[in-house]
Amino acid sequence: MNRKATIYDIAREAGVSTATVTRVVRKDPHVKEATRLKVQQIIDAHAYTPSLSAQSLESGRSRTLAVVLPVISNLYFNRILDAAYWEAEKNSCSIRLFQTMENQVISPVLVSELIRCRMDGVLFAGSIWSADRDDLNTALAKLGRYMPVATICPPDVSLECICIQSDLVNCSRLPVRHLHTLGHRRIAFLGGSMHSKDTSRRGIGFLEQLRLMDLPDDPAYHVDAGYDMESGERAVLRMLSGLDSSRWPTAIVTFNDLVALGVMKQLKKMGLSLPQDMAIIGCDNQFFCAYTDPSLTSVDLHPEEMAQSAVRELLLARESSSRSFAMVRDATLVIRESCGAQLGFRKL
Amino acid sequence: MNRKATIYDIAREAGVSTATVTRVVRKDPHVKEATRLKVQQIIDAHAYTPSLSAQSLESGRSRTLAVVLPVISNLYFNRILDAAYWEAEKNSCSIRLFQTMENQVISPVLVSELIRCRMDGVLFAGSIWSADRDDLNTALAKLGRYMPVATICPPDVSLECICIQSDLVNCSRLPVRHLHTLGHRRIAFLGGSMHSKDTSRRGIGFLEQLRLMDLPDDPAYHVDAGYDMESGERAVLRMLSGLDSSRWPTAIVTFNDLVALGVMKQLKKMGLSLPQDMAIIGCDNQFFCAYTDPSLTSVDLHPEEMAQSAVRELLLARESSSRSFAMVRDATLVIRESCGAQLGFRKL
DNA sequence: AAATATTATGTTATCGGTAACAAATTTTCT
DNA sequence: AGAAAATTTGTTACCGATAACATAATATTT
Repeated sequence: MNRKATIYDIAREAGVSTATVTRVVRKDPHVKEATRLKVQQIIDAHAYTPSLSAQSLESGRSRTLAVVLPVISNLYFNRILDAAYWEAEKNSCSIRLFQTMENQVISPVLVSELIRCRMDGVLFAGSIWSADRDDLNTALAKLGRYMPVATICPPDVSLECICIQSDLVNCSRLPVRHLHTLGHRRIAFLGGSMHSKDTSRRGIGFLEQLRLMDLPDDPAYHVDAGYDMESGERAVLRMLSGLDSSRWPTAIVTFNDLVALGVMKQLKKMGLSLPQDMAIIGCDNQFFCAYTDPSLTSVDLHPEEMAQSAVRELLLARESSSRSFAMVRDATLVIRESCGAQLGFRKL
Repeated sequence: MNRKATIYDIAREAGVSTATVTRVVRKDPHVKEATRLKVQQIIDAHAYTPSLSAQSLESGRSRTLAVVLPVISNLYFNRILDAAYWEAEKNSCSIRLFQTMENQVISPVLVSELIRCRMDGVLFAGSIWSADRDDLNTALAKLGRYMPVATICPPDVSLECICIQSDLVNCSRLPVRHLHTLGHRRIAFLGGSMHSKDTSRRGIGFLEQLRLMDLPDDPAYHVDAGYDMESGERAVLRMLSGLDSSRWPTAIVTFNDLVALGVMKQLKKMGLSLPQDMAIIGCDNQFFCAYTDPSLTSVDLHPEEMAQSAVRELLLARESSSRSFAMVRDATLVIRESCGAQLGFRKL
């Protein structure tokens, strides 16, 4: 690392003023061709590019968005990050990543870190919704003083920011209706942690759908199952071993595809054949859904499109005075083999 | 977005100089308690935190590392990013993400974007190795003038930077030896694209292992298979349908677990039972390996630990004059059911 | 050739924060 | 009380880049 060249170095070496260097960099036409060439040559020799810090300081914008999510290893968030990245890139912005882990609240440290970075916008996704609503709005308001804020959030969370909401009604309705059509009556939900407001919201929607369709909503069919494969394995074992086999559900809806993966493994281990003995529906439509055995029917919440909208709105909000509004993205059921629909199975 | 407060706003409102505000922020003990309280109160009221741009400009360091990789949706790179993130976080640094897609070279645009951001370091992972070696070293040298550079790269790539190399010898040797022990003689490799130097390197290592163990290295057993599931499906079909079934391999080693997923799906579709009719070994030891049916034996290259080392070395290089060296991380074979080892199968 | 218009280049204040140094205030000591 | 020491606070130049404005260097016109 010899020496980082600055605009002064370039100017001195080229025998011109810094203003001229800026003009050359900015491709300002008001520069004599001879000067332009000489300066450009020195620029190339040093691989010089104006410093972003200096530019940001001067212009008041960093051309950088923050994306805050629990973990990128969760494929749902991974897809959000990826989509946000490309949408930002399309607008010559880059992304600064923040992971909050299982933290259910926005920490003051994170808020001040975000402010410190003077981002052109922040996108929050997941896992902050269980925080106290007022605390959350206070934190968002603080941030809002410095930058536009967007969230990808459940539909009943109305926060003072740009809210891109997923369609949790259909996220529950679609699988239940599909299973109902296939003749299933006893449907279980293995979902997230009941202590998280985010998850229990999904669970509640599920119960509502059961009632709407006059299906049994036995509490034994509604089990706390975490968010990963191991939790799925354990939860389904716990649920089934607690029930007389005559009362077993014939179908299981899971919080996400990872839980479904665990459930399928455990069911096979117990000697059931899928989808004949048990129908399964996951959520998120992850890449591996087409490659499980049987392939997994799943709900797609279209996280990419939500992330895209969020980034677009953030960049717009940067210009105009910031706005606070909500928009809902619908859900889609992707039907594969795990309920037997494509195989022509039907519960009677 | 009312107004972003600056240090001047705080100083004015508190009736002190900016130096005093800095002292309060920095918890400098040389401030009278009364002053400290008054200033802190104004700071809190405005949710003020010093701007990173201004700090970076002043100090010459951004406390930010760049991570450059082809795609985060590929779980191998996802793990690298995640590990790099936490190691950076541990050192109060954050991460700026760059995705290059299938780009096999470092583009000049990327180089100048990295220089513009004046990162405290850059970590490159994957997909740049097929570029011309000289071009690559030129690009890295340019970058090296502005910041320390690290790469996670194959072992024979000696670049002028911090090279964290994965152990490709064992990455080929371990699966071949394992299969050999289980009695397999005809072993195929479905790997990446033969046009990528990175991939063909793996393929070559594989062939070497076969020869070392006196196993047949029929060119028909060495097939171009891309990097994803669809490619795996197609490749295995292409390979097997081109061979008389008496010449079929009894085991397949794949470039990565995604390809293995596709291969398994295709083989089942063809009516083979796994692992009896065909042993499979993947690479990367992805989270889903334990949940495929049968569960997938896989090579772990420990990308997390490579990323950790890379970040640590980058941060060290920032202090001392930058160094250029290589360190190799070994590979591990994680044995599951897909070769039948745990089930006691053995080819005779 | 002088006056004017045009184009090219330089000067300078500014963005927000920091730290060395200077100055002011308070405390301690004789 | 007054000098010396210690503590608290302020002043200022600088980090790298930009843009408005000023000036210098040409080109055009009369």
